[in-house]
Parts: sequence; C-alpha cells; structure tokens
Amino acid sequence: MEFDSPELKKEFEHQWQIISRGAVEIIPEDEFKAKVIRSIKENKPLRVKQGFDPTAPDIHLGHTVGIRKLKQFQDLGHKIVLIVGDYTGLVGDPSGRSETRPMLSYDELMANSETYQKQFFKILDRSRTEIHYNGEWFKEMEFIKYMHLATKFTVARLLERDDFAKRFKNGIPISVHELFYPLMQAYDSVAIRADIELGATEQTFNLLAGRTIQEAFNMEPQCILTLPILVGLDGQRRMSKSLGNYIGIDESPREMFGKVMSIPDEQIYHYFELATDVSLEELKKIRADLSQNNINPMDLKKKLGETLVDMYHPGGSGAEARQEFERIFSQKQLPDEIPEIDSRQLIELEIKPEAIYLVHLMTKTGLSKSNGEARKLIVGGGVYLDNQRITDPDFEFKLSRDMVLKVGKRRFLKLKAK
RNA sequence: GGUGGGGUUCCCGAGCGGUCAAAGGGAGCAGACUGUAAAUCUGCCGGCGAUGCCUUCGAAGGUUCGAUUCCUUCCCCCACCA
Repeated sequence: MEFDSPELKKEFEHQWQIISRGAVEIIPEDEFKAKVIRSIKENKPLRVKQGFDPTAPDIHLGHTVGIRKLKQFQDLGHKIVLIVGDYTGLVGDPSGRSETRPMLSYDELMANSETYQKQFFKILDRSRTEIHYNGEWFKEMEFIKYMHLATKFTVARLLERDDFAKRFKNGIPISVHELFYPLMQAYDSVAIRADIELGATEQTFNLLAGRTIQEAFNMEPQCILTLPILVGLDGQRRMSKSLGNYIGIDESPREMFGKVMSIPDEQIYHYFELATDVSLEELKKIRADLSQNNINPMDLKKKLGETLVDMYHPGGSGAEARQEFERIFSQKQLPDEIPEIDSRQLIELEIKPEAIYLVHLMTKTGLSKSNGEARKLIVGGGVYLDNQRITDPDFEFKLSRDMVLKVGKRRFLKLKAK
C-alpha cells in the first residue's frame, strides 16, 4: 500500500485494526483496503450493509456479532445501511439450513421487524443509520428483471454450496424459490449501492453473489467481511431462535445471566471474543487463564454474564443478576423477588385456598405445562413446599400461612394466605 | 406423465391386524453428583384427580369384533425414466 501522507497512513492503520479485528475473511483484501483509503482521502463514508430477515421477534447475541461490527464502522464515521428483509424473509434464507424454512406471513414479518428495530438501536446509533425494507424495490420489480438476475448464475454454481449439496445428496427437497434467495440478497446490494457487506461465515456465498450481480449492473462490486458464528447454549449448534439455544438481548438481567451460566465452559472464550468489547489484552489473559487452569471457569463465566447484562441493561444490573444467581444456586436460597399469588387470585383460578390440590395449583399458575407434568415433577422429587420435598402426587394442603413453592431449580411462587 | 419407494409422537427411526400411547436413539424435563457448565448415573418424556378413560401414526372414506398395520381416493416427498 502506498500513502500520500503519513496522516493518511496513520488513519488507515487505525481504521484497519478495528475493521479487521475478529473477521474471518475479508474478500478481496486489497480491494477492501483501497476502498477504505479512498474513503478517507475523499472524506466520503463507506456504505456498509448488513441485512436481517425478521423471521423471529428477537435479536440475540448471535446477531450482535455482526451488529457490533457495524457499530465499529459507524464509530469510524461510515454509513451503516440496514436491510430489513421483509421480502427475503418471505423466501427464507437457505444458508446453513438442512431443510426448507417455513414461510411466514407478511404480517408476522412486519411485527417482528418492529421489535427488531427497537433492539438494533440498543447497539447502533439510529440517527446515523439508514434503514431499508427490501420490499421497497422487490414489490414493484418486474418479472423479467428477476429472470435477468437469474441469468447470472448457473444451477451448478448454486448447487455446489455445501448446504444445498448435502440436501440434494440426501434427497431432502430444495424448492426453486430457495435458489432465488442469494439473488435477492445480491440485488439488495445493487439497490443501496453497497461498498461493503457483512455477514457470518455461512453467508459467504450470498455475499459473493452480491459482487457478481453488482458487476452485472455495472457497479463497483462490494467487498465482504465475514464474522464467526456464535455457538448457542448447547455448545454445538449456531445460536438461533428456532433451535431455542439463544440469549436474547431483550431478556431480563436475571434470565440473561442464568443463560450465560449454562453455556459450556469451552465457549467462554468465544463469547468474550465475539459478544463483548473486552480489550485484546484482556482476551489474551482470559485465554491464558483458561488454558492454564489457574482460574475457576465459573468465575470467568460470572464475569461474562455480568459484562453482557451490563451491555444491554442500565447500570448495575450485571452485579445484581450475579448476586441473585449466587443466592439461588450457590446458597440455595430464595430469590429476592418471587412472583406472588394471594387467596383471591387463587379463587379466580378456581382453586380453593382451604383445600389446594398441588397438581392443579402448579398447572393453573403456569409452573407446569399440564397436570401430568406436575405429577411427574412431584414424583421425580423436584417440588418443594416451604423447603419440604413433596413426593405424593395427590398432595393437598390448606393455605393457612404464607408459603413458598419451588418447582425445579428456578421456578418459584409465593402463596399469600391473606 | 410413467415406474418404484416413502409420509409414525419435538427430531431421527422401528412397528406392518389385537400383547401399541407405539421399540431404539437424540433433544428436553426432574433427581443424584458438582465449583457454574460438562460428563456420569436414575426417573420421566400425548391428555385426564388416572390399575381406567380420551385423542394420536399425511387426509378422507371403507373392510373387520378389532386397524399405525389391509383396501379405495386424495395430498405431499424421494429415486429412476421421460
């Protein structure tokens, strides 16, 4: 790289260090660098794109890996362009999928996109962010234009992708509409004139498609930056709402902290790296501590939980969540706040306070999904009333004083005698 | 369009006239253990105040004392052929 001035060089190196941190691939790197340099020279922000399909109502830590990278670009003065994939959401991204996604209704997508946006701006600065729905261009697009897009790709190229290849080989159906997904995402880049597009590693194909299509529209192709995939609570599969292994950024401090504590120890480092802002030095130390066994992983995990809670909740919540966790799990005490129910509310649920059938109480108050489950929990030894384990599935009692019901490790209910 | 093979409980997958709420595995839940998690072991794993009753095996009909199992039609998937 050649620089016109030392200032330029300095600014570029500053930006590049931030941009490239944590990235898996930058394609093509030289072109990317050239764009950054040009942007500095001409004082013209890069247009950095990332799209999100609102297929589920919550943003989780997995999403934040990309969003936080966007934030870094934003802080460097670049223009963030968020695409809400209302139309791509209808089609459903086949990336990393082993089967066709269920099609959502447009109404569902729109409802999700509202909560999405609210949550995006817990991280990004709204006033400096451009948002587009891709329906803006797809809604009015002529059929022939879709066909034009389709001429730019061959079936062989689409099918060589690992996810499709596997499905094809295993006889799992691939519908034609799924083949269109990458083309749609690619066209988004044309529509908003993207310079850069971000995505998780599994997005590489779609991101590269953007380059192809932009060139077909006589546009300078975008450069791409891919980021690691955050593994979910099970420690195995990617974090995703549909797998139920996610930590939502809108979850309560207590919930968030508890979920962090349940991740496998091996993931502690990755979570610090991908989901928090800890400095490079700290990261190094964490890695060393873990590999040399000179720290109890639990303590690091608590720190991780605290850090994450603080990132998404106002001051002090992290420490509180931690204390709460320690109180309940380490000291096996009661949480400081327990949902309450009084005798009047019980009567409304058709439960007589003078003769409470425990199974019904649990089901009607939502502590168990069905009477059957309640019985199983009782017989299985997971139910305590005032610290007394109840094992009789037919147990009945009279509510003559305040009592605390505990179901499993973390479900509590205070019964008020009043 | 033709031929063949399929659709089973959250997922995978056995069952092929009664002994089937349906083997086995996975996931999940609870318990024991523990420094959180994991690993391991144990139990549960459609609903019901429950040695019985009710609703399930792609959908609708039919045969039968009895159908997840047999027949018919329909829907969907896969392979090969076109």
